[in-house]
Amino acid sequence: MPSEYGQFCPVAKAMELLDERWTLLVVRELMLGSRHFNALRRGVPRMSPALLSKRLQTLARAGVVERWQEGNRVSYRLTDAGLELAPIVEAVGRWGVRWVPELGDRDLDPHLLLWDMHRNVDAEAVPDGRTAIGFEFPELPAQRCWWIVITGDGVDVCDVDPGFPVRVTVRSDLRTLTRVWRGDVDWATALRSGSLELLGEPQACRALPRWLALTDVARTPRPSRRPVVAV
Amino acid sequence: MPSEYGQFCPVAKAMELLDERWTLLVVRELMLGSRHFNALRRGVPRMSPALLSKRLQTLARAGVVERWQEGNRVSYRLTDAGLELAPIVEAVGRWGVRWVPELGDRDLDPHLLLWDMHRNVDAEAVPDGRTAIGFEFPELPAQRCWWIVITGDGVDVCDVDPGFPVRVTVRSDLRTLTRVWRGDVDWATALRSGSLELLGEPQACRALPRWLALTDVARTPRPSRRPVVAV
DNA sequence: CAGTATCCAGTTGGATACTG
DNA sequence: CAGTATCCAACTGGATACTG
Repeated sequence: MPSEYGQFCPVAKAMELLDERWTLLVVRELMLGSRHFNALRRGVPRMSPALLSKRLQTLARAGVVERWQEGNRVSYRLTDAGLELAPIVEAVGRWGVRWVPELGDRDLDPHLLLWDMHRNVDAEAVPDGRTAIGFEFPELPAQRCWWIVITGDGVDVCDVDPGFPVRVTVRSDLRTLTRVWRGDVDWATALRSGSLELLGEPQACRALPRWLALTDVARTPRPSRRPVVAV
Repeated sequence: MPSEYGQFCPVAKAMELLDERWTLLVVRELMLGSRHFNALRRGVPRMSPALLSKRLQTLARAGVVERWQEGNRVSYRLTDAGLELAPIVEAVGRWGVRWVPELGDRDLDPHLLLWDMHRNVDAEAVPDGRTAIGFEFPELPAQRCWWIVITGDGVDVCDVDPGFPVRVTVRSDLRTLTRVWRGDVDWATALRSGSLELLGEPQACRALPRWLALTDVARTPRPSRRPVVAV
């Protein structure tokens, strides 16, 4: 039950739904392919399950999301109306990357970063067979090591050593790798600065940026002038 | 001080600012040309002045709005970052007009309707000299009559008889004229249904739809299937 | 004109625990 | 797996009045 503006304006009517906190992030997760409750949670880990449930209900009532039950397995998917939110989400992403470039310490989250990267692995660019990429965040107090494992069957994130030989390891502080992934700095600049290292087969090190292909939003050109002050 | 999502995702960082209630409507008003505090209020009449002030401050801190003071006259205008919100506002408007077509009784407001129409008068299409258009909403308990007066100098809304001869009068229920203005129904359909009448010089009656040119959002094609259930 | 000040009722959502 | 239930602290914003 989103609150109302009392305006006939289409922007106002749309925002009655869309400006509720978390709503557009849930839509983003659905667009990125999450289908189940606990998969959605992985994309919005700071959201309580009660609130996620409530938002899904609101979105379903608004006709943006469809709830699908087969047996005791529940899925959510975007309706036509929901799919048409893509231009909004993309426009918001492009604006955000251009005009809100500052990240707070709270915005950095290795799990979320790996989760997001693993969804965008370019499987075509990766050698056939099995490829494991290691990630090390030496400054973290715990859970310093992560892996992304790519096989013909798909791409997985691990927070325990999968035991496979690692083709290349990325050693970086969390902020730098996050900024590289957002497209705020490029791989070459991060490498030169020394805050990011690539270790492993030289060929794999050179190929890595193609395996972890940046999204369209990350590739958005930045404003030439200095950015806006942080919110 | 918008609340934080704790995500590096550009969509999340942008929405920390943009999903605060009223924010995007204030931006819309600035895009439509309002520059002063009380002009902005006219576009968001249900917003308290305290809240409008707070939102303008937040937008200014975020670098989206610039506050300009000359003497004791204060203006607000969009910065480059603010101007680049246009694609978002437009995408939201197009989505809203397609997927949130139901209007509640609370969404209807003659003052807001006339205010919005007067901003979109196509001065080129209107005859030279002075043109007055009357509006009558017979079902309203009070303030049934309104006028839009177009001169070489500009376009004004009046809620008292300006005393000029009226070229054409629109007599309608408020909902129908609102729907026509939103592009939910066209003039011809509304006229045929009888819920809207045009009175006055026949030539002016035929020309009226060109004087009150629909916005791009209103001209957005609608989904062919039946619309979504109301929020 | 361009806001600020104050107050408070209502809502929101975070934390935590629990269930079929 | 897919949520509900409960509690409560914090925040939000509406109403109203006032100011330089």
